[in-house]
Amino acid sequence: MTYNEFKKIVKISKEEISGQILERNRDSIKVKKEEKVIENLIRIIDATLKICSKKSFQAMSIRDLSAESGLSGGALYSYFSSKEELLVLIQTQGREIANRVLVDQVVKSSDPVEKLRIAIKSHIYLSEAMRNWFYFTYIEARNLPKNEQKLAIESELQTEKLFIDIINGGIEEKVFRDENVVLVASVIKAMLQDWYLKSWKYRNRKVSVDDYADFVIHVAESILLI
Amino acid sequence: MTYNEFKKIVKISKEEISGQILERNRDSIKVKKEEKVIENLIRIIDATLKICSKKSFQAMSIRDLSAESGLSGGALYSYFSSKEELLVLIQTQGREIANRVLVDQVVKSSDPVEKLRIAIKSHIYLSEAMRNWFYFTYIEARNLPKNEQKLAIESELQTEKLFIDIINGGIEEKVFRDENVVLVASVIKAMLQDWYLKSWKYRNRKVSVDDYADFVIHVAESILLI
DNA sequence: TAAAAAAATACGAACGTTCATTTATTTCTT
DNA sequence: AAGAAATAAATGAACGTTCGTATTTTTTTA
Repeated sequence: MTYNEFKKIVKISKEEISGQILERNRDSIKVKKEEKVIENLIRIIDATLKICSKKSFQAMSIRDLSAESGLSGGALYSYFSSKEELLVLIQTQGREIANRVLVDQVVKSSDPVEKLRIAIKSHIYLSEAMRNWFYFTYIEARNLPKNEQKLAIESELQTEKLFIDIINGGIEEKVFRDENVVLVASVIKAMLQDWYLKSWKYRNRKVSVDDYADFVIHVAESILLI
Repeated sequence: MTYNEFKKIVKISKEEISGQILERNRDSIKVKKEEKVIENLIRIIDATLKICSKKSFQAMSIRDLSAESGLSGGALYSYFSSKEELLVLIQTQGREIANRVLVDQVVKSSDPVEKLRIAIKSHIYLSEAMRNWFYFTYIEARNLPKNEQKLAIESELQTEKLFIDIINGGIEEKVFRDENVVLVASVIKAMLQDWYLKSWKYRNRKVSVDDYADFVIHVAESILLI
């Protein structure tokens, strides 16, 4: 699988995402016409992610968001009931998509070596396709309210668990070395995150997403393969 | 070298750090008595790092800092001329210390394998000894003014260059495999950073700093050693 | 050495600004 | 025309910063 093939397989339309957000947040969205909601949620989220790739969510004012999204300050409050709710909304949806796509891809194989490759590639490709989402989810997690922070941490650990399970499977089947599984999973995760946290660096150096994914697989297999 | 040995060798006293900050910032510090400056800079920086391990620098108000440091809002402005300057001041000093200690350690050996081990251990141990500094420097870099952001990026690339040079040395001496040097250095860096970015995770799992450093060395050598 | 004077430092209320949010009004849509 | 949606102006709280005053420390005087 290459990045281009991945993008064809995994369709993540903005309309679909907005639709899900609408379902989750009917109560706090005051606008009734679904089309309007979906259209404007897309504009709001696009604008937020764009602004927050340059400055923090806190530093983004409602005026900034209004200017970038083309909606007035007052109109924005028809789509969320507080700035903090907007933060939570984007974070929750981001985690949901990431987790769903990743799990969907991994179950496609039952061979541990293949599973590990798929998991690494899917994560990197997904974080490339939704770079702003991933960056935002990572960097703004600490500004969430306490209970939402807990959910973010759980989600992070769940993703890691997915890798732990794959590696354990490989050790049982004696295709992987008996390494410290938790540490192996941790450093794989660290490598995956580097792709979207330092995207500026890799772009400057002309490292393609396929190059990077292959290299991370190479590293993982250097540690694990017998 | 273990973490405890490292701490004995590398003395990083708060007084020394504050003294250096005073030297760098004589102009904007209005208080004349050196002792006072050093004592209060320590309080201010400790308070800032403590608060910012829980919320962002932006979210920290001068009133918060006043309460935590025990100095009045007015008094604080005798030690820096704006909140932004305080951010820059801490970041600059943090980078300076990190770079100096790392370079000092690495020159101690001329063997690539040994050099790589020292570089990895020093970085992880240093980031453990100054965890709040490192976390703050990483997480708040994006809130710096444009020109300071450039310096932060340069510093990041310089650290990576240090690893690149070590690896290239090893390849020339034919003790390391001829891998993609830039990518190897990148993922090593990613693993190093994970230690202080996810310290909560490793502490919960009772992974010691020595365990982690040894493991990162193990991974690096799995990729590189012939 | 002790009191008085001067200097240095710290304080905290007050200022102007900016922000998130609300409200009153206007503009679309059907 | 009636209901829905968007706007623009208004509101009050919170922020960084300043500044006149109070307190502490140092120096001078006797």
